[in-house]
Amino acid sequence: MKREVLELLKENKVKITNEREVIIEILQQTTKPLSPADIFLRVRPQLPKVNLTTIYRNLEMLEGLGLIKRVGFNKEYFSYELLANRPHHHHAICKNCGKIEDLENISEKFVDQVSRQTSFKIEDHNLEFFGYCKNCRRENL
Amino acid sequence: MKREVLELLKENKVKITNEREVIIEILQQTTKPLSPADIFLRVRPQLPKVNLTTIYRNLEMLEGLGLIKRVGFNKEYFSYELLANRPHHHHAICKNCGKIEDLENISEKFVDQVSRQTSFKIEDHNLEFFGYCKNCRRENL
DNA sequence: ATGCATGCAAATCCTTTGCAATTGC
DNA sequence: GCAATTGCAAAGGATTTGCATGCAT
Repeated sequence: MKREVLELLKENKVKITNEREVIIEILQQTTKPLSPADIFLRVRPQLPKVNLTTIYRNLEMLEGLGLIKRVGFNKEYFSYELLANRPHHHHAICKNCGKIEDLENISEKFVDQVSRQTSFKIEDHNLEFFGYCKNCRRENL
Repeated sequence: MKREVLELLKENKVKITNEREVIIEILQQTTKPLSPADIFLRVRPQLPKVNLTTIYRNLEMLEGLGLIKRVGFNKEYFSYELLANRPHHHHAICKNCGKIEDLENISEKFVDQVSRQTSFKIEDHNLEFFGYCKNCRRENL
């Protein structure tokens, strides 16, 4: 899968640097969205000289190419997740511990409803659920 | 409606200050979400000495009481909207001009789907649609 | 009168930008 | 070799914090 991403970069005349390879690997290894700082911390062990700025710039580039998606969570800052080869899905976020669960099989019927009801030309949507995960639910009792 | 909000503040031993009254009025007058800075700009004509810090602190307080909701939009910063007496609804956001449209009548059936499919105890959700409004759609052609 | 709220200034955190040095192609 | 990319330092913008003063109850 990394191959395909790198291919796409080449097609777009984007140079394949070590930094970019590692960032892409990391995005592929995690299913949950990562913030720029998260990614930075995971790149550093492999490339100790890397700079946060580089992370930001590459995330922007990858988003521009449509390879990753920016997702905004409640109190937190923006995070990114890889889109390539992943079916459209949504997230359930635990209000207590921040745990994120993927929800893969939600019907998209309601998207049609919206398109009919608004004058907007809808291209994309965000759907996030908030609640408590198994563990934190227990803690609350 | 403002009365009810003020009642709720009293119940929670929160003092009714001019700043708070004006902030609440402003939140009530707009249907679209407002950022702290937006609110600040609208409070100032009425209370020229008000400080942005006060806006931040009061929004945090109102959110804590569950009276307003923090909504995060794409590239933008967080905004708030009053919950009281407003039916649950969603937003359509124009990717070009940032215009926000309320979507009031979306079926909530899919929420049930989710509750069944996850181990999370779902309490809330965010649903935002992105696309182009009538005007910006024309510009794109 | 008392304690909560405010204003102000400074600090903090995330993100962006400018520029010189470096690297991929 | 040339253009794109990086690292570094500094700037920018939103948000938070500390503290003295003011105000609602």
